[in-house]
Amino acid sequence: MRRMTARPANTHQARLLKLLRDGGPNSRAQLGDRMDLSRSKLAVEVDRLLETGLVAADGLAASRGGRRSHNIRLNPDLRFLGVDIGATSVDVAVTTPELDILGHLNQPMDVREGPVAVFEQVLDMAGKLKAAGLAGGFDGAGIGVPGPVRFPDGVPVAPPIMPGWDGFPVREALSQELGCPVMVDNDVNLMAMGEQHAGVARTTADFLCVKIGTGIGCGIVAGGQVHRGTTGSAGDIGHIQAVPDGRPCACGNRGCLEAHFSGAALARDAMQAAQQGLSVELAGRFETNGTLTAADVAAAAAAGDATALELIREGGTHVGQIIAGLVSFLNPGLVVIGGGVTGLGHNLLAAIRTQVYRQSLPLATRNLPIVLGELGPSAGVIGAARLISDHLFSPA
Amino acid sequence: MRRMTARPANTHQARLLKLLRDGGPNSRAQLGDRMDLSRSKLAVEVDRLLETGLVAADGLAASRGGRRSHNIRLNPDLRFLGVDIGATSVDVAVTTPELDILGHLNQPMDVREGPVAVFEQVLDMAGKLKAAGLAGGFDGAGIGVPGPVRFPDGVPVAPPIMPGWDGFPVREALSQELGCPVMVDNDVNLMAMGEQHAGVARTTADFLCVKIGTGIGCGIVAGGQVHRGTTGSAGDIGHIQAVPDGRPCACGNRGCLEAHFSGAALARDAMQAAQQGLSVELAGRFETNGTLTAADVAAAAAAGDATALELIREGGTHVGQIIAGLVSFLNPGLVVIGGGVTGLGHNLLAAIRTQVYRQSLPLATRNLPIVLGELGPSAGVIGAARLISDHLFSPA
DNA sequence: CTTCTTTGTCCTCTCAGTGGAAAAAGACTG
DNA sequence: CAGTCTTTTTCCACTGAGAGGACAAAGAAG
Repeated sequence: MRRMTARPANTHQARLLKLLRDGGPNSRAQLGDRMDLSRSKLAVEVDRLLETGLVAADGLAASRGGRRSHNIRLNPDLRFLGVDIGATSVDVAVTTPELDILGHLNQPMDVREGPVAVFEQVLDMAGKLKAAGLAGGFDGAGIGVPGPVRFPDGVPVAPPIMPGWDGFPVREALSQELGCPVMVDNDVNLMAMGEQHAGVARTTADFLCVKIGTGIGCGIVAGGQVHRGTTGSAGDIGHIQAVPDGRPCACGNRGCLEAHFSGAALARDAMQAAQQGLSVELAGRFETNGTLTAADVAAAAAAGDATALELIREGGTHVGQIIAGLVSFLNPGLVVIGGGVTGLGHNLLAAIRTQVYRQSLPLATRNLPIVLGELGPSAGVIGAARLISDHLFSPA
Repeated sequence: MRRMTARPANTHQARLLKLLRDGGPNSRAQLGDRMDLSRSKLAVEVDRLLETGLVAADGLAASRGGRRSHNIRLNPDLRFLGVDIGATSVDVAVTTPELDILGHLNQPMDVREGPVAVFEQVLDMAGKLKAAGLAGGFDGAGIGVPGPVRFPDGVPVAPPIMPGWDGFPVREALSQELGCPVMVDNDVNLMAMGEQHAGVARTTADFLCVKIGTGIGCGIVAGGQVHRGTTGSAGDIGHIQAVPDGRPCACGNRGCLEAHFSGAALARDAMQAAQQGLSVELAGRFETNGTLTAADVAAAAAAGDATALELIREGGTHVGQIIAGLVSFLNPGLVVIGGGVTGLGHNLLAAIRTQVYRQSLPLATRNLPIVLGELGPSAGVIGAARLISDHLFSPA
């Protein structure tokens, strides 16, 4: 299949494409109203987009009691690939031009195996999605990696948990392999963009998105835009000091947030508690599986295990303390909690909320919702698709 | 004198005015190059601005070896008023249209006396500047207040240290009194804008500006824009927890940064040290003046007093610890330290740097300058002038 | 004094965009 | 069911922004 090559020629076309992406099919008249453009001008731009093949006619619109109107929509053959590379697994999904997920695959994989092995896996998964008939090819791909990225060229820089990736030309390499434009970003930023596009943050221009998985990170959205910082490491809150003279951390310091609470830390704590005989529930699970994960702690807590609940509460307090500081600092309109440990659910959220509402300024917390992400594991891949579509739907 | 009433009619004119403000007088040809606009179009816009009186001809430009060119500059009669209301003093300054300070007055005053008394003082000082022949009137005024501001309407909201100001229509009231447009913002944001316009942050789009005075606050500039947060309280870092179970703070919590280090806390500590006989130097000054301020500690430190040095070092460590977290979080390209305690100078800076470079991620600190502000007490008033000029030099 | 360079001015041409008229195609009404 | 009212689409003429070139003005360099 012939892939999309055209790009919007001006800002009108770019805005039109984004409007169609976010709002779905629309009649010319509706588009004109929303774009604040005369109908004649709009018709011209729509015609040009029709010629390029970026948009297509889509039958009749719901009648409002007048001449029947024909709907316009993004070319339904467009396909975006969203890739979310986590520390311990890879997610790959195909989306429609409106960023709805058509197919989603997940595969456990250690990111430390290096870019070559990981990309082989990614390409294999993308191939499966194609073979399933969900896409003839891809018009663009967004990739999230668990570390800082020099955004303009899409290259990871000094990523702590994926040493083999430092300086690897991810964007360039994948663009070659896939034969389509590629954009690369930090996985947490993509999660934030996902929740912004289709999740709880749809109506909020300033919010924080805290992802607690194997590690811990934070996406920052200010004025509707993702803030990446000067070197792409903004949001790296895992190594902020949470406990003075606390536990030693892999980074060389002591008391880092990540050392005290994250998927990895929680599993470690749970295993210790099991071995010390503090919790029958956890000990039983440890016996059965030979190891424990955050999911086991969640299950134990759901079963009413006091030790598991205490672990969650304590962890939530640490995260909450850091978030409280960030809330005072940035004064966001919403805080979203996501990532692997969202399975801990309400217990975690309660601990975080308690701490934030206690420690932050009343003015900053007065109307501050702190909620779980809505999209779960889809947030990352939707965000990735959003990233590349934002790029492609901008004037070249 | 007749005051400026016109506003730029379009974005070209707005850009032109800002270019002339930031770059000084320029010939039409130079302006055309910098604006990326054809000379004919530029000439038209310049002519229109000349008609409105916003800009004026300014003699011949330095020859570059061709036909001599006439310089264009902002109307030299324009005057902006910059007002910086601190916790314990008021600064008022008059600037040229290029935001150079023509006259600057400072007056001790307790902000808790309330808006009416403070504005009386401000108007009196503005009157003195007029009487000195520095201005016939004001074309706009920027006001900084030491607390959160609902920016669009220029009203302080729930300011902790100035309770009488809550909800007072500062913008409206001062606009009436002065007879010119007024914009209101947090004093720390204005300091950041000042350093951005004419100080150390001239070339940096993402930076933090930490102001340590009676209290402690932080201006956030991301992507060249001041970030104010959803309720205008962004940057309020004084009540982030610096010491778990630390000193009680006026806000009701314990261990707030402001309780452990700020102008007020430092003075308190110094007096305690003097009374306990820990420092001959401080005790002597206490004897003489009956009280101690941050300036006394600075002087004692300069004289080599160990206790004073230790106070500064300890305070710098606390601030540095918080800044380290913010640096990891926001990944700025520069950190500026300013405010009343900059008199503590290099000792303070050294303590902060040590802590930040030790605790933040290497990637975030690799090229991170941490410097003192360049403008001192002028930063606030210059920032205030910048605020109102940005407003007036935007299309209505 | 001649030639070259830079700047400012004038004029024309193009094209984006508006607004209105007319046509198309439905819903509603007596 | 015919006529009237709405809504949408298409067409067309008009306006104004802006580009670009030609030319004049005014200096510098040789």
